[in-house]
Amino acid sequence: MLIGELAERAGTSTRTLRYYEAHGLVHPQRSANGYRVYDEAELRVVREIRALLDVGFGLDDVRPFVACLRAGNASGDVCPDSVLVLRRKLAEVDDYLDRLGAVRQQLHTQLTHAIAHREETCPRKRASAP
Amino acid sequence: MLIGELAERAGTSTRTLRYYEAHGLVHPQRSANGYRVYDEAELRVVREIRALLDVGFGLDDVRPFVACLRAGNASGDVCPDSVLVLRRKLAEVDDYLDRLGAVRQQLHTQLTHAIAHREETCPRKRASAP
DNA sequence: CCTTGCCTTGACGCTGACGGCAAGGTTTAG
DNA sequence: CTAAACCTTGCCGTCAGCGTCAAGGCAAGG
Repeated sequence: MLIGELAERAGTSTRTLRYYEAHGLVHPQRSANGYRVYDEAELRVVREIRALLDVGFGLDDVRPFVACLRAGNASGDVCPDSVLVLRRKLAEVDDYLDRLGAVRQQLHTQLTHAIAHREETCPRKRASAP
Repeated sequence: MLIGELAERAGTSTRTLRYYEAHGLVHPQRSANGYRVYDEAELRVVREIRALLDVGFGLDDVRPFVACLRAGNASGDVCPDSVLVLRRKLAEVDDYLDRLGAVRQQLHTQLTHAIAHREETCPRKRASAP
């Protein structure tokens, strides 16, 4: 399988695949003419990468998962390093959820205040409806 | 008040203030020697900007708030345009909260699965504790 | 032979909110 | 006289994950 086919089957671009390779995440063979040649295992690797990136992981975060897959495991998350990353990410997400909730609360309060204040300074608005 | 003093009082850097000016958010006077001169009103403007950026707004998002303050209002969120932005941002945050919650759920599921799978493939671990 | 359609490497662009440095002017204090 | 401590403009660097050319090699069909 050449890079174009892999890109299509993985739902990504050739540029992206070369980028992953440049960052040590995929290691294709090379044919006589220098073309990258991928096997089915690499397809699974790329799909794992994509899935994790979609969830908000960085390239460094997915490395353990790729290594885990490449070590022969059925899924990339069963290795200790992967579990560590999962735990860390879960903690990060929880933290972010907290902060985002606080932000939401503040926005809601501010919006309520702004509307109330508008009623206060522009009472004419109450009669301007068609 | 010169740029250094404003930066300190606003809890930011001179670089940042020049950046805001370059993007049309603050309009300082100029003294005879070319130095930027700010008044108290600009301090309030800068603080408004900082507060909104901290909450996750972009520079374009804060423009209506700055204009609102400059129009003489006591707070920057009472003008229609500001309210629109607040509504939009609140919707964005809600949306993001939803997706982040889904991600959290997925991470949790994946983590649980990974740990269960480890128990399955590495039963020796149960006896390896000191 | 020419075109089409793959593939290669290399290198710059993009987004956003600045940081940091260069090279210089101004003012004050010693 | 000089150093210190301000200020000015201008321009490149940062982070991440690619997109987008540019310039060219290789393979197959008509």
